[in-house]
Amino acid sequence: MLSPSQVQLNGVSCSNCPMHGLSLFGSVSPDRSNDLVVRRSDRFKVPARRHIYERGAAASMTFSVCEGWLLMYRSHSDGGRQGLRILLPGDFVGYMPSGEQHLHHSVVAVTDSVVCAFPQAELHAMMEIHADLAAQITRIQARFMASCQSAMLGLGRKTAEQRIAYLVGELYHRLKNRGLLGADTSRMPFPITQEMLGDLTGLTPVHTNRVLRKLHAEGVLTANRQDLVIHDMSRLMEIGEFNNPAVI
Amino acid sequence: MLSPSQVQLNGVSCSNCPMHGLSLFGSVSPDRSNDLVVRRSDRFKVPARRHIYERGAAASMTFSVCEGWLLMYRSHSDGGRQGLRILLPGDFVGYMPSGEQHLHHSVVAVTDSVVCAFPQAELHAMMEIHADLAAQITRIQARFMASCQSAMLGLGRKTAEQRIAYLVGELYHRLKNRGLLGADTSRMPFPITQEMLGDLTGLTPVHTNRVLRKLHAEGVLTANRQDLVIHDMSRLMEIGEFNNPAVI
DNA sequence: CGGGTATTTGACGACTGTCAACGCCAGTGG
DNA sequence: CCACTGGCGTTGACAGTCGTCAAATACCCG
Repeated sequence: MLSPSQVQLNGVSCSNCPMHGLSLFGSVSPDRSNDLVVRRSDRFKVPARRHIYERGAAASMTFSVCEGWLLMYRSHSDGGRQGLRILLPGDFVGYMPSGEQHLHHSVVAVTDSVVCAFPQAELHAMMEIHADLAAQITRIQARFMASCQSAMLGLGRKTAEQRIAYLVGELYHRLKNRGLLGADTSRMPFPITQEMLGDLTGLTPVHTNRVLRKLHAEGVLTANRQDLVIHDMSRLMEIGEFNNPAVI
Repeated sequence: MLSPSQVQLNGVSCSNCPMHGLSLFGSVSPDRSNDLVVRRSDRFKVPARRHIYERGAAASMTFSVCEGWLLMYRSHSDGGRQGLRILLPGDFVGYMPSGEQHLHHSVVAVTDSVVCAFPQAELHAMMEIHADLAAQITRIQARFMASCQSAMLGLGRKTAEQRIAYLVGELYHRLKNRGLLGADTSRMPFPITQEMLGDLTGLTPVHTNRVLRKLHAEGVLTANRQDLVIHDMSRLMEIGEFNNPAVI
């Protein structure tokens, strides 16, 4: 769980924290959310490469991403890791229903990030009182599940090129839906290493690199450590078979 | 959705239907569940190979499996399918939070099955009143999600042999936890084709066959179309890296 | 008994992994 | 200011798991 060296931002206004906004309390009337939850949450700075939690940790807190990119993954006995999802501002993670003991995955910060932490017990208590909060959590879970199933289809059936194209397209739309793209809508922030991209797509870093070079050579995209430019969006969607309107 | 040729079992007692028992209403006090839901549900016979619903169908009903095995999958543009999960008696499927329009996967009966259907709208209405029902659904979703993530790790990082060993181990424990094993606890029902097994593990039927033959040659298991005998359980768990106590 | 489905096996090819080396770049310390 | 260092990206050669194609066999059910 969060180490003592974390910088805790007590008393900082959380008004722009997504968990207090769109994601979780979107459907809860404002007076309720102000009343019952806001004062109980804390903001943390999480430097790049630091974990928020690792597999086996007690499920005691739920986190909302305010700033930065994080990687949710599961590790394999041979040391490899399978990326489950990139977490963007507005996502929340670490929620477990009451009765569940510990988490089955790990979350590490890709960039310097800011997250907001809520005690699980209070969420559970709130869910008993406010049906709309429970419904909202269920809705988030369901969308995440649909996304996982798209990923499973990719891991099991798609080629390396298709998987990478799909992932780029998915990230692009998730960023776009949150207003996290700049004026140049063909350019997106892309702060993940090729190794992480390989983790997410079930590929080795070496092969990930080859595919990126191929996509570049074909004029589809250009990627570097800071950002990624999509030169041919329709072709990217075509390669990745990206036709899912329900991106979150 | 269910075709007209479905045999509907109106008026049949549903007392042994898992959705009315363990899975969904386990935490709801009996008077409530009898009062509000039981009378609204219908039982259907679903013959092997028939779909309960296919991708894109409106999310209007939630189903509970009473008898039989079903396959939840997602199909790829090349015609291949990626299996997401085997559904066993006691599982439920097709639930979508209110506001979601349609389902992103398909469900087909592997064996002749009996399912129980509930209108989504009523579940949503109930969740607003009964917090324990909402909590139960959230819990089921979370466990299913953990299972999906194990599958993702397998699809992305494990060898064919590991994936198959893991899947067999998982099914074995799920059956055991529900009391669906016979007296001979090394023998489990196994009514799925090798092609379906390949769908679930991201392999071709041909390669699936080779792996099964190899596991047989090594004295780990013997499979046929009816059942599967595990000769060396500890080795099976070892190969599949099956160490997850939270199987559902 | 016959036809369709499922399993099994072989030969071959390809996508992807492994191993290794090199270049690039940023941060660091002398 | 510059060499040093570690992380990341890039490329080549080679190996292997797994997919594809094809055919034969076994199995199930009408």
